[in-house]
Formats: sequence, C-alpha cells, structure tokens
Amino acid sequence: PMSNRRRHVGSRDNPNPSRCLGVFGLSIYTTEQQLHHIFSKYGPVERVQVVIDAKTGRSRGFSFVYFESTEDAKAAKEQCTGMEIDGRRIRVDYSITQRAHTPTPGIYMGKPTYSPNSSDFGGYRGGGGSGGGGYRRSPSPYYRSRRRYDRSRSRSYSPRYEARGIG
DNA sequence: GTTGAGCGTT
Repeated sequence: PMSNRRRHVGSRDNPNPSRCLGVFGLSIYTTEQQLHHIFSKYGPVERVQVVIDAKTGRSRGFSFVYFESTEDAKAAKEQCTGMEIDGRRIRVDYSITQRAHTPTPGIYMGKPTYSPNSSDFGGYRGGGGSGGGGYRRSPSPYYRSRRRYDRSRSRSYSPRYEARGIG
C-alpha cells in the first residue's frame, strides 16, 4: 500500500521541521529586535527577518526566525505559538520556504501577446505605451522607506507595555 | 498606530 511515504512533503499545513520558523499574525509595529529577544530564549538565533512591504516600507505582519539548531526551533515553535506580542496573538510554524524569493522586476517580461484578428488584447499591453519590446528600466519597485532608526522602538521587547511607569 | 489572514526585499 501507500504507507507513510509522503512524510517529506512540507505543505503549508504540514511544514517539515526546519531551523527557519515563520511567525505570523504579528503587529506591524513588532520589530526584529523584539522577536530576536523573545526567540533567542530558546536557543541561538542566527537571524530574524520581518517581511517588509515594498510599497509602504512597513511590516507585513509576519517574519522569519532562523535558529542555529532545529531543536531550538522546535522548542520555540511549541512555546511561542499563541504568544501575545504587542497585543497580537502570533502563530509559529516551520517555514515552508527557506529563503526570500528571488527579486522580481514586477513587470511581465514575456512577449506581448494579443489576438491578431481582434482589438481585444490577450494580455500584456506594452508597459505604459513606450517601447513595447520589454521593459527599459525598472522603476525601483522595491522602494524602501526613508525612515531611519527609530530608537524609541528598539529599546525593549514591548516598549508600550514595559515603559509604563519607567519614566 | 485599523482588523483579518498572511510563507519572504535587500
């Protein structure tokens, strides 16, 4: 019979154990520093990456935490799922993707296609009416916000809560 | 300081 052969799949429902954890449901104000502080309680954290929306320069509300050891990642996953950070209940799972996606230009790069005997275009219209044989220059799609270090956010795990009564 | 669900930019 089929047996348990599909153990290596790694779908979103059944991610494989990994040193990389996906952390979801974050407040957009939760920083990599906070997450590092929290997750490194379970073992050495190699890197924390909050996924930033290219358009707004703000957090997309999820992040990836790279542990040095899968064991520690497992412990962190168990302990941190359901934890509340900055008022948001987070979910933690093994990442199904291991790395950031290859940057894409955000522009269709295939040949223009259209219906030859109709004015009804089948798809790509030629990128803004200039040229038409592809794109000339990518208009800096991964705009990063100009915001510099905001020290008021990097001082502690949950400044809003911990700062009460400090000052 | 929207939420909700959400697997990725250098």
